[in-house]
Amino acid sequence: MSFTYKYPRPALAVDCVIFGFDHTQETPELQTLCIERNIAPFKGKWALPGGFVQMDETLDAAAARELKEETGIENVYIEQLYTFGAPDRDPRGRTVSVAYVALVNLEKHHLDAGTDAKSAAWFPINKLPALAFDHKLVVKTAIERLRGKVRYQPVGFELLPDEFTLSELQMLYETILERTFDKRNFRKKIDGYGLLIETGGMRRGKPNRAAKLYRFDSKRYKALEKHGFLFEL
Amino acid sequence: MSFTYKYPRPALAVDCVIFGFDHTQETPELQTLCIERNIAPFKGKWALPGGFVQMDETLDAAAARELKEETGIENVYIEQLYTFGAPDRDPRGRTVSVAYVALVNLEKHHLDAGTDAKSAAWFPINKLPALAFDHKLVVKTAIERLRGKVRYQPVGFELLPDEFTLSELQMLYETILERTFDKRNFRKKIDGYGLLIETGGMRRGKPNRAAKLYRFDSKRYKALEKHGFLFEL
DNA sequence: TTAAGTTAGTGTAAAATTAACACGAACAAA
DNA sequence: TTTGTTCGTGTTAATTTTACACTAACTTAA
Repeated sequence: MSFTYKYPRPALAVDCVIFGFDHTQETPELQTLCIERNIAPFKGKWALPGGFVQMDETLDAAAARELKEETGIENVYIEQLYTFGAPDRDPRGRTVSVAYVALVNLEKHHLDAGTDAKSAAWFPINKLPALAFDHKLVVKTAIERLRGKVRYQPVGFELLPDEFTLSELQMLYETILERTFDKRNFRKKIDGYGLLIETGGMRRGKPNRAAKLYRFDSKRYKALEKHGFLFEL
Repeated sequence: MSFTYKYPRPALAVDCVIFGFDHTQETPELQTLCIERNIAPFKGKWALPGGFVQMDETLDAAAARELKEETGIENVYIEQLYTFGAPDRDPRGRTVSVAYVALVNLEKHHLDAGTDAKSAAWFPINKLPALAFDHKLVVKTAIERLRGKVRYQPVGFELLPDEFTLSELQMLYETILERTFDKRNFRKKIDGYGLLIETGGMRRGKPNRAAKLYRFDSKRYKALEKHGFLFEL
């Protein structure tokens, strides 16, 4: 590598805001996974999982790697959010962080005691503890992005199990957007997109009428997307 | 600075996609400002203006600084776009680039022969030359972002002069979104937001009826924005 | 086995928004 | 003063969105 540029360089990190949703809860909340730091700076404080980018990996790969290393979570939806670069955001020295957002279903990805995850915990986004670095700002930015995105792209399904009921889907949107939807109008609209497939299964186990299960037709969505299809809630 | 992290670090750069619009043209096009590189790599090729982030400046500041240094443009709308980090995107060695988008009005910011700008030129986005690095991808990403953003946030005004006519505004949206609008419906909608102020001036000089001039009421927009106001085109 | 409690699933009508559409007014140039 | 061009303006039909309530299905407890 013959690189003429020799000036001091900022360290480059990635951090992940992991949104988790538990469709089995009666009044679910969006949650975020935090890690308790066991080294300085901010030792003992909660922080987002993250770490430094290695020289031979893409940013996406770095984010996925850190996610897996620190939480055991892998093969989930993840996308770049924003890059934070205030000169004083890390007391150790200049560090620029590329933040990512991941979406997981809490039932599928419960924290196993393995990995480093013994110091990891989910917090409802309205009850976050004090966070290290500028991670409060990162989470705030992530929430705004999720709220914006969920309305015109069908990413919400990433927060549900593969098979879900329409009530669960509605609850998800109500939780993220902090508003309510009329049940019949919601179903009419979702139905109109033709992006859900009945699996034939039913959600049983509660003392009331069982609900049909659906899955998201991602193939159909990708096909429609190419021809300028607009999802909108 | 006592920084324990000593691993090799990627170089960190910023690059700017500058969108320019010329409302005086009969059939205006969105344009992007490119710089002809006079050093290797990609010597003689066109590239986006940009450069390395210094250790004591924010990313936003770095982008604004490079914009000014390389094009003479300053005090314009600029926002972070996306961070590009493919390991091989720079043949000199690992370089991660935080891309920015700037919006300018071409009449206001014509390229003065001063600065480094003798090798700078505007290209319609549909007639871009071959670009260095991954800058083609950067521009593509920027266009997608602009098209998305312009529909639900009033950023388009940044591309017009302070005072503009409704026809110019309509032409701007038609150019960016590559579609047409019905004149009366367009005006009705814009009018409905109450975000334009008649300046009293008229756009004259063409051999036809003069048009009223307006300016964007950014104070009012900011006030409304706080209360969850939605602009949508 | 029956009653009580809870969520699932469904249609219609009113209101609001969006889309389609045409012509006289104003100005400069010939 | 005629011609050419853009400015500025309302109404109607179509579509989309909103509001709203009851029966079906299932479990649990009496």
